[in-house]
Amino acid sequence: MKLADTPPRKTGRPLSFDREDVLEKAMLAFWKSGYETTSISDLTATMGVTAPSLYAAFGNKQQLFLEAMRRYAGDRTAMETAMMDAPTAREAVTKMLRGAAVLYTGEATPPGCLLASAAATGSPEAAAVREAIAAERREVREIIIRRIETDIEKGLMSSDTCPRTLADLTLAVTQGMSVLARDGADRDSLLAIADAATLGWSIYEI
Amino acid sequence: MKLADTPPRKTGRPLSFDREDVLEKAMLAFWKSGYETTSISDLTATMGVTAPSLYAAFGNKQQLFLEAMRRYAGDRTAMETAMMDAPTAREAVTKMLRGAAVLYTGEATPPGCLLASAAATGSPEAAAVREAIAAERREVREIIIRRIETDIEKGLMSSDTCPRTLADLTLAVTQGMSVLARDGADRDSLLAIADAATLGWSIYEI
DNA sequence: AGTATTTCATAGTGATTGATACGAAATGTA
DNA sequence: TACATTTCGTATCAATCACTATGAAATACT
Repeated sequence: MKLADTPPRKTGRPLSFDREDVLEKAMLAFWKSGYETTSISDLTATMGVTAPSLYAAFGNKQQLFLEAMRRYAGDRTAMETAMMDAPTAREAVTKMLRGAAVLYTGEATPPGCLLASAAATGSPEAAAVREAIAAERREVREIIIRRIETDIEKGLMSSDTCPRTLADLTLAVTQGMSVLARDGADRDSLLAIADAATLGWSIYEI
Repeated sequence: MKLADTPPRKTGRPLSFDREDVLEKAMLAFWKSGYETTSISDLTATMGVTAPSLYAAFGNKQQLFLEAMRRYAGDRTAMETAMMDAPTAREAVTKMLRGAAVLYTGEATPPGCLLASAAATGSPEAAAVREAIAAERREVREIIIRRIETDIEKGLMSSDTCPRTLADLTLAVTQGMSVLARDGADRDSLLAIADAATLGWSIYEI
């Protein structure tokens, strides 16, 4: 499934940097300061790459962000199978929320969620970036919805359950945890939120 | 309690605009596009005021935002008394969440929450603005915590209840609803989230 | 070595950023 | 009417924005 996105480089001066390495640094820069508020000079400074090299390697700022975002979001199918493998939807969601709590309070990464922080607002020029992030969220939402529907079909949850609402609530808690992490909330606080978020699900359990 | 912040204007050319009116427009501009990503020329265009007049009336961009933010946040004590007047903490929080759902999906205002959107990220220069917003959130958090503690003292909620966690969860849901509203979620979806957010509180009720 | 190819660093593009200098215009007071 | 005071519009400031033109440097192939 991995495409050979390395072009046929036959000759010429070799790259003086590792593409994945500087992409990682760019991701961290965007994670820390957002999309529009991270300037090219910020990026070149933290990536250790001059502007012309950056543009030659990644196209432009938006394409660089989208690549960084894909690297951040990781393999969507991996998360999907993990959620489907959990014994119940509630456990799957709790696991996901606790994973977010840990990710948002990592010591080696900026606080919060890259996607939640990067483009909360912005000028019309950045609408494409916001839409890409929103699409990512919609995918996660669909995964959660399907997982809850699975439990309903299995008879584990009441047919009165509204999968959309519980999925939206889960997404809202996730995004909110990112905000609190940026405000300085510690890991234990976020884990407590993750556990408390699904307490209400008990009334739907059979 | 209202201070006379109008300086002793005795003579000179009169102001050609209503200060509160243009402040309202500035608030909407920040609400729509955030703090750093709303430029002075954006502001002068929507406010109908030239740059020198803007700086004469409000100081600089940061002070203008802080004034707009205070106007948005409104009177904090009013919210506090409203929450204390509600029969139970759970009803108070649900009311607050539903109020947020309505506010974030208003037709005359941009989607989402001004405070949640304006400074999710940003350059180090905007740290003061982010801190002001974070302080606002901490105040709301304390109000919620005190309201829950009141219920515990009254014997309406179990002493096992962790007021901090429930307050953090409430804040997280609020901020998350703002993100979903920006993604296009409609009012009914957000109201459903607001109602679902406190379902888990039932296990603490006596 | 000579050549083709690719990346490198330097230096700069026009546009936009937040913020002002300046003099004309509009008021109250004398 | 004359003056003090304040705000007005115009025109602009240095700094930064995303981005690139240009030629030297470094490789592979002949």
